[in-house]
Amino acid sequence: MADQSSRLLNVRAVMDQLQTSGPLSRAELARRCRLSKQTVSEVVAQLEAAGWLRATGESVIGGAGRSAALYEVDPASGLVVGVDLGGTKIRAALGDFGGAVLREQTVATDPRGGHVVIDQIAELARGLAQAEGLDVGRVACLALGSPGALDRRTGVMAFAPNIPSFGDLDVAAELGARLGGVTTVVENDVNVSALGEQWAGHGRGLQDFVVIAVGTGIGMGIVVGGELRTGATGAAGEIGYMPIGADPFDPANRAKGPLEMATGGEALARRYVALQGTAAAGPVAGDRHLVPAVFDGAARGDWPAIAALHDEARVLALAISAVAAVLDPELVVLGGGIGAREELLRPVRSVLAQLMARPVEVRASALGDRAGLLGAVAVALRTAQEQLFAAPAPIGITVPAPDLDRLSAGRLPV
Amino acid sequence: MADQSSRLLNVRAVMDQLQTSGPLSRAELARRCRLSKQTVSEVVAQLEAAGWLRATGESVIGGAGRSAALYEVDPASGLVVGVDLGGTKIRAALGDFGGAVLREQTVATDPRGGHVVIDQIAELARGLAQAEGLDVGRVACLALGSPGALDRRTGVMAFAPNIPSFGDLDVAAELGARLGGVTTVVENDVNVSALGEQWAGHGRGLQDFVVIAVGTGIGMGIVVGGELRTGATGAAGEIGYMPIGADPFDPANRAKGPLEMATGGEALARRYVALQGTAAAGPVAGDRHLVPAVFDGAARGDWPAIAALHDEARVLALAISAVAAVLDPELVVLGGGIGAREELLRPVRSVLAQLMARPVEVRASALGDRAGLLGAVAVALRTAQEQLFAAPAPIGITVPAPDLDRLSAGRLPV
DNA sequence: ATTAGTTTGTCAACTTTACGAACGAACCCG
DNA sequence: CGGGTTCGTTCGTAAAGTTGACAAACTAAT
Repeated sequence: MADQSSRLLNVRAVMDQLQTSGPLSRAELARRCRLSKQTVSEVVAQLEAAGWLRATGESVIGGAGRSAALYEVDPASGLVVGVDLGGTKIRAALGDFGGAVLREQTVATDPRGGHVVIDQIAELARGLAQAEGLDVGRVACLALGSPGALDRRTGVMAFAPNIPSFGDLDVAAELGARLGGVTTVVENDVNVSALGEQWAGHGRGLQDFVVIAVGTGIGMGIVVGGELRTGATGAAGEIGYMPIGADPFDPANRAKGPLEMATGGEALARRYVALQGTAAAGPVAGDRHLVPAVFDGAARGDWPAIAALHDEARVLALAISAVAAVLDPELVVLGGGIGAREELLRPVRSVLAQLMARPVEVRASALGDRAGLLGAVAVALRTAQEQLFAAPAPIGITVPAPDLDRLSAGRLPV
Repeated sequence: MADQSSRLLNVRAVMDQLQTSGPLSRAELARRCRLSKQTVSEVVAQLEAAGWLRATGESVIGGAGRSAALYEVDPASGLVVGVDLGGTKIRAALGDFGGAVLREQTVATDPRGGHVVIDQIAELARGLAQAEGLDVGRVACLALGSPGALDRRTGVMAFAPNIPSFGDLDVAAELGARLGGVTTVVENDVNVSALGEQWAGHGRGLQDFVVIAVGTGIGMGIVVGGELRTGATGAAGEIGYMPIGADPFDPANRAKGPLEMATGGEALARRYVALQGTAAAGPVAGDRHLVPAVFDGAARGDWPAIAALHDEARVLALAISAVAAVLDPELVVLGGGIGAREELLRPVRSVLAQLMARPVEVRASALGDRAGLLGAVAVALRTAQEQLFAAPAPIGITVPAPDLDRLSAGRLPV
């Protein structure tokens, strides 16, 4: 058309193919994008001139015909930063537009929280770029995964456990300002983990899967139709509140939710202590540090440890079967300090086999504790793309509005 | 562009506006679609020539300036048929492209099932068109909502309870063939109900909501991101299998699922009988006919009936809280012979208030037993549209594939 | 070595589509 | 009846994509 939307679509198509399917020739691009070779040549020329693409040698395969000039996305065309913010440490990674992670760094989270942490993150980003000899100004987007509930209208973390005075702070805005106006996005950490698994883990190529993170608490990231789903208020996947594993009517279970009370680190530790039968046992808050001891004990064949893990697996399996009944995912990925342990996986699967006729596939996170970090990189990459190659306003098929006057007019008796 | 995709987009945009926002002038369309007046004129002329649009008089509003010629979608440009197939009756409706329901008819489901039922449906469609003096050949699409599990790859109902020899039948193909090749789509009845609520009920304008149908069994239709979600294998929303309300480890609860065993019509009746304490009580299969008696009893202030309904509401509320924890919907619509009753709504809400800090909104179906029928009409309309104004292959933003070789290459110690 | 077949990428001519500007038409109001 | 405003059309221009032909480059078989 006369405006740019048509060219834009084709540019996006070409970039899309090159990003997902590695180096391609123009002829191949034409076939895949269903464009003429001509148009592809134009598009490629434009993109190469703008620095997005680079020639990457000839196709050396000995097929018939002239060998093709291959093009690929120029990794140097842009940088992104992904950050995984936790209560004890901050992990950051520098990535490029080619999908490579160039460098990572981890620092301890400053206990003062608030603006100090924001400064830490900005410094991390700057330091990573510097260490690679790159200008931090080339960073197109920074994505931050953080625990807490995100208010999607304002972009503000409504409450952020473990990080002092971080709630009600417009982290995205402040962080962006500190880095010279870099586009900054913030997302819940579990959701980011799910996007990490989608990008580089077990979720690759899947349309529908969930990531359940079990650690101090329990949470779930949901991918349906290939996209992250956060629900009407951003609380989708807050499965700690499922009425499973503990009495949902007990007010004591209301703040954190029954399932979290039954599966979180503290619950596992408490269960372990109770099973040990040590007199001093009973529910002691702050037993969380015992979680490693449970796994150690189970490795030694310690009866109470194994029993505690089995009970944990049992409740987890119940929750998974409930999630599967609702969402019917292709895959459930277990992550987090507790959930990702192989020791837990086996009993979870065996309990699931008792619960479901065709048990949903369950796997331990492929990325372990790097899921959040890599997910943040993926989010940053996607956001950068969306910004640079903005899609024209999508026009969906809308069903004609029902003619309310004539909806019941024709109703006839049998 | 030189190909048609640009014009196609604009045609879709214009149709979309006209369908959702009633009659509009060309100038107004140009503003809304962000197209030039000329382009809109061309598009409108094309669509009018093709019979999709019709002029619908002048704008009579006494504003300044020349009065505009208004256009609207010509309702006569196409017909659709929606069918709600149940175990006891078949409901069918004839709709037009303007979103009006022209005529409805209901017949008893032939107990012989199978091909006989398919013939019945075809006859219904033909009869409805005939009664309106319209050619059945003008029907662009027929949509059928049916109980049972749909195999989405083949389009075959894998198993269809209540309708003999209906499983493993390619209903869509057979029905289409009987109607001279009409496009035919089949979908699970609960999912269709959800689309009905989205089109003409409480789901209008909502992006995320669910419809829970409680009757003989229990099922849920899920709309996320404005679209129906059916999961990886089409089993999303089969919440009868949630481990709530009955022992999920009891093999007796495995075939139908714990929640269905606890909330289905039979369970309600059984609970009622047990509470009555009549000696002959005990779990008697086929108690389902007692369901109306329960509601009657509750209306009279009958203690066992009220208690049975309260228990039903309690389990339902637990299930709803679990669904809300997973999906965080804007709204939960209760439908079905049991679920849609107002008597149940109040206790469900009050139990939910005990379970959730911010209880999800729960409403009774706006369409009652017509949800499935109207949903089928909506599905038929959408399918017809998609077919007639096929969208160009959507090109999403894909994040560059992770450079797996260099994903961990840059990992550095702290 | 030569030839046939295949594939890549470019050139040129043509078509479709959209836009902007200008203009006449129609309508309201004072 | 004239001024102001909005509607819809005409005309010329620009953008974008397609088709078809063709040269270049490469492989494989004769």
